[in-house]
Order: sequence, then structure tokens, then C-alpha cells
Amino acid sequence: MFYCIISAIGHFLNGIGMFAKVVVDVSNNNIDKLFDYHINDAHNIVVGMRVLVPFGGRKVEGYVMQLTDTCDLDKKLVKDIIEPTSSEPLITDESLSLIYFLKQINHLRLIDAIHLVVPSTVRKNTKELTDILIELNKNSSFAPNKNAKNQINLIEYLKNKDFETKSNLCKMFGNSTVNTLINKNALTTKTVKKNRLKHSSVTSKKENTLTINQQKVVDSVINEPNFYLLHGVTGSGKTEVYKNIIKHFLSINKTAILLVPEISLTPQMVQNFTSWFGELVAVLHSGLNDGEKFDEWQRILKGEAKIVIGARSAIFAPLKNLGVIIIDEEHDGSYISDSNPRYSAVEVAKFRCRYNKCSLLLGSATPNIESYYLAQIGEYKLLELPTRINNNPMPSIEIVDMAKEFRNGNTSPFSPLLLAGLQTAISNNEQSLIFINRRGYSSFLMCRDCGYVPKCTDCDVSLAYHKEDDLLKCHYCGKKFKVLTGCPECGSKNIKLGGVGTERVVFELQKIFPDVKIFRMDLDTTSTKNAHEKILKEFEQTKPAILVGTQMISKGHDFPAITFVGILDADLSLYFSDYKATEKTFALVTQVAGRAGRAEKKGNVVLQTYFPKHYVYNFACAYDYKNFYKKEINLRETTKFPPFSTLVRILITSTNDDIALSITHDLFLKLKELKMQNKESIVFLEAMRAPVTKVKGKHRYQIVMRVLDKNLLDNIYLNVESMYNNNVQIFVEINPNNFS
DNA sequence: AGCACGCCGACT
DNA sequence: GTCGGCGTGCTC
Repeated sequence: MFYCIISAIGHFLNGIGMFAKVVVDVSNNNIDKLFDYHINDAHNIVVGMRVLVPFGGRKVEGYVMQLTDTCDLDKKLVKDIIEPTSSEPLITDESLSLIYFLKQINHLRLIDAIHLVVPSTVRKNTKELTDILIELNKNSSFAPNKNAKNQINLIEYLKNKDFETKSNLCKMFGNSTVNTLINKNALTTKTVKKNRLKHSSVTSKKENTLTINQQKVVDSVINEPNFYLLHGVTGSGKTEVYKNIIKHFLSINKTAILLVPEISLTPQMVQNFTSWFGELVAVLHSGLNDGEKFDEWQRILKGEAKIVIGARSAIFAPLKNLGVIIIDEEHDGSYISDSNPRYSAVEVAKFRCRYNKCSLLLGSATPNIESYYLAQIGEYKLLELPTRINNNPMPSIEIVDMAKEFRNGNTSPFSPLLLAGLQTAISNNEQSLIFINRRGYSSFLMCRDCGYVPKCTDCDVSLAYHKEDDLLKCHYCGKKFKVLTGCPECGSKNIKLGGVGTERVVFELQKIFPDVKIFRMDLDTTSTKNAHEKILKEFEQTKPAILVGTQMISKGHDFPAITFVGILDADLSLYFSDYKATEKTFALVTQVAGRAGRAEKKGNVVLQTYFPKHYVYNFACAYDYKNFYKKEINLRETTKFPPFSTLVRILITSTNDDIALSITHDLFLKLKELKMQNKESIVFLEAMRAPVTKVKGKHRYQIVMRVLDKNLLDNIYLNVESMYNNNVQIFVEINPNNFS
């Protein structure tokens, strides 16, 4: 039953034909179809090749999707393929099926699906990989303007480093800065052959013996191809499990993909694997330049690399003979692409596992509610690691009611309990971590006295504050509310926009603990290359020390010396008008708390909140995922949210506000008609301005609906397609992660 | 997406 | 007369 689902779409290898059906490499709705071309016998054209074709008075490249003996078109109209531009097919049989799968499931254009499967470095047919190296021109008398901060920094950087590649300099200081300095002759350039990535060979193969529980998990996954959900608490040794599973598949000459969230893909994490598997590992992440990406891709194609570790897009790695796909932290939002070609890495993984008859292992300490549901109904097989390695206790979590603190006159971001925790750690010469959830800064209103946050009367979700028209709006139904002047719960006038930033926290803490070294890690402090590593390395060697940071510090790093964790404003994500807000909060608290006390010392966590009574904290403090799940799934069932419905968000954008509005209106009317015909199956349908009303000059509207019958999706897509027009862009998102 | 075609106003 | 503005429509 597991394998009978193999794509009904299929692909078509109709033997050797005279005609080729080609997708042209132009991303546009009007030409999202196959065009017929005649094949000249001299060209050895096969399916999957990139070819140059005449197209409406110009020449464009495209991909051969099928070969046929006949074509429906008048043969006089069919033109010849000019020439192949790749010597080999770039699309394998599996990729071809995957392309059609992506087109159907995510409503992608064929060419966009191809772009996912065949990355640009491969498409561009890079023959010679070169780097442009840049040095300071010592003969130049150029001095940058005082205000040209980037120029000054760049020159300072090169003084210390002698030379750097152009692409790195552009990343660090911006394209225009680099080009300006080259034009002014302050820098000299030279082109050299690209440095290949260095691949570490096997250094140590520390064979940690697995616990009985770990071994059970490994045995399950290697014995039967299936979809597995591994629920393992933080510190339960999931990574060791992954390594041993991969080791098994290598031993039977199979390959493996390991996906991790982008922010977990640190050198430490990668090294953990390369020390075991050495050059068999290929690493794919967004930090690679074109040449490096090309190299890794080639090593995979040639079979030199058998294990691919990477973020979301690594799911497309062209490994042959797949044995297993492992997705760590499967609940992480980064596995869903929410722009351009939208897709879910988990869905792609499922497709590839079905196609290759291999296992999928989804691992998490806090699985997606929807994933755990699938495990409950038998779609996934549930595996568990309920205890930490060596039976280390989970850190204890203490909750502080910040509304009460405020009423008692404490206006600082820290509670006495949190400061006491820090003080203890400092006295013991240990390290602490302060976590700030900065997402959603200032997007909500909150009563500082009782913690009340205004909610929509119809949807039971928090309202978002819209600055441009000074109103509160529900992102689900679009209903508008006036901004509160007083709290309806306690009458207080102390209603404010929420949020405290990392910078201010460091500043305030430094005042309280002037002698302690405090590190800060967030998007701002890690924008330059290797800054990440530098901060962590320095932090590691400093005791006592405090590390203040955002999301970034919650994943992937093992800090054995941390004994205290403080979570400021844990509930920020609860204010999001998002049905996943609660589970995201649960995951976050669990994740961050799990950073404490990894070695022999027990950790302590202080969690500050304005909602101390919210059920998510009761469950999170008890590390009781299962009961949290029960509560949450019941809620979803009664309110008809996923997995009990499919949430569809249609985003309509245009540079012309009137056009966007009228298209939204027309589409809404059509969908309303659809709803009339399917009263039972469509439980919700509303149209509204998108929460972020304008992006890059494009006005945004959205239609949100919840449907109980997935078969209606095709019909919805047809309605969307009927609105296509060169002046608007329309995107459909299924169960989106956010509603920006 | 491009690029031709075509239908109007303004101009050496 | 004819140069060029951009709206419309097609690309195997």
C-alpha cells in the first residue's frame, strides 16, 4: 500500500522520435506549455537535454521533455531545433516525474519546476570556473569620502587580508562599493582559476555505542522502507541515530540526504559528519558561490559524494540509489519555500522516497501538529526517544508573570528571578544564554498591566496592528477594529506596541553586570562572513559569559558550559494571527530550554511571559508534548483548521492597485460561486488586503479559504488561472507558514 | 518575457 | 509623408 501511490502523472519516453516537446526557458504564464520542434538527425537529442530553439523571432534555450514520432501541429509550422546546448541530459527520469509532480502539487510553471531540479550553476553550463581576486592598488592615492563607510571598511579589511575574492567582497560590502572602488582604480583585479572546496578526510570515527532506544530507531528505519516520524527530546542523541542509519545505507552501497534548517548548518554540525564520512559528504547551502555549488553538484552526479547535507533546496540533490532521506527539526518553517517557486521540502522528500522505494525519517523534539497527526492515523510510523543521553535531567523551567512584575513597578525587561539565575551562573563561573524572540516586533498591541491582547471576534486569532491606517485587522477574515484606548479586561490605559531588541538587552545587562563579558548574536552581528563562528568561538572560551541572541542561538549549537537560560517575552509568537502560533511557541520554548545543562550539570531556565496561564506553558514546562498535542488537535478539529482542512491563501499582486483590487474582487466572486456549489466543503472564504500591503511597489491582496475536500483544489486553481493577466501576479499557497 | 505588428499623433 | 509612442497578441 505504501508504494501504490507512485505518481499518476508519469512521464513519457515514447521512444526515439522526429519531434521534441520543449519547455522554453522563459518564466511566464502565457508560455507555460510544451512547444513542438523538429529534430535534425545530426543532433543526438535525448529527453532532458538543454537545447537552443527559434522562438517568436528570437532564439531561446529550453528543455526537451518528450520525444514523439508525430505532432498535432501543421508540420509546416514546426521549426527545427538549432542545436543542443548540453552534451548530456540535465534532467533524469526521476527529476522529470518530480517536475510534473511539483507543477501539479504546488501549481508551478514547468520552467520554474525545472529551475528547482536543475540549479542555475548546472544550467549555465559553466565550463571554466574562475574567481576574480581583488587587491588594494598600492599606487593609488584614492582616499574615500568620510561618509563612505562601506568603502572605508572595505579598504581596512583588505589591509589586513591582502586579497579577497570579488564575490565575497560584494557580499560583505555591497556590489556598488566594490565596483566604485575598482572604477576609481583604488583596487586591482585579477582572474584566477577557482579554488576548489577542501574536503576533509576522515579524522576520527568515535564509535559511540548506541543506547537500546537509539538502536531500536536505527533498526526500524533500516529494516523497512517507510515514512517515519522520530519524536526525540532535545539531547536524546538524534544525530548519532542519523549517523548510524546513514552508515548502514552506505554499507549497502546506497546514498543519503540529510536536511537541516539553514541556521543549523554550522561548520561544527557539518564537521560532526565529515569526521565520520569524510569526502563522501557534499554540503549544499546558500553560502556557496556558483563555482562551489557546481563542484558539489558534480561530485554528487559522478557518485563521489554519497551523502548530501544541506538546507531546503538540497532535497533536489541528484543522488542515485537513494537509501534514506532524513529531515531534522522537521517542524521548522524553513522547509517550506514561501516565495517564487513555492514548495515544501517534506513533500518533495516524500515523492523521492516513494519513487526510490526508500525510507523517510522526520526527526523533531516538537513535531508539527500535522505530522504527529499523520503518525497517529498511521501515515507515518512513530518512533520515540523519550529520554536524554545518560539520563541527564531536562532543565527545570520557571515561569515569571511579567504583567505582575510590571504592576509591581518593575519596568525593566528582566525579572528578579532571571537576574538571580544569571548571578548564580556568574558566581559559579558558568555561561548563560538570553533568548529574545524578535519576530513580529511591534506588530501587535498588548495591555502592559494584564497581558490582554485584542483578538478577532469571529476567528479567535490575535489581531495585527496596521500602521498605515492605524487599525487592528484580522489576517484571517480581514475584519477591522479600532485601536484600543483602554483595556477591556482591566481598564488600564497602558496599552503599547510590544518588543525589546537584542541591542537594548545587552546594554541593560551590561549595566547590571559590568564585569561580565556579554556577546550578542543576531542578524545584525552575523551579516559578515564567519562572524557567526567568531562570536561562538570567543564565547566558548570565555567564562563567565552571557550570550544574547535571537532564533539563531536556539539551534545546532552545543554549549556544554551553559547552565542558565533566560527567555524574554516568550509569547511574542502567540500574538501572531496564525493558527500555528501556539505550536511554534511550544517548539521555541522546548528548543531554547534544551540549550541548558547538556553536560553533567543540570540546567535552569527562567521564562518570562505575559500569559503565565496559557496552556502552552504548562505543557512546555512539563516537556509534555503529547498532552499539548491532544489539546491542540482538538482545537484544530473543532475550528476546522489543518489537518482537518486545507488552508488556501491566494496572493494577488500588481503595481497597479486598482487592477489588483478588481482582479481580487472578480476572483473572489468566482470562488464564492464555487462555495455556493460546495457548501459543505468550503468552510471559510474571505478576501482582503494582505497584511503587508505593498512590497517593492506592488500592491498586495489576498483571498483566504479553508476547504475540507482536497479535490476542490484543482477547481480553485482553474479559477485562478482564468484570471491570469500580464498586469497581475497570482500565487497560491497551501497551509502557508505565515501571512505577510 | 520579448518581439512584431499596428494604429494614432507630431514633426523634419 | 514618416518617425515613434505603446497597446495587443503570439511564440512550435
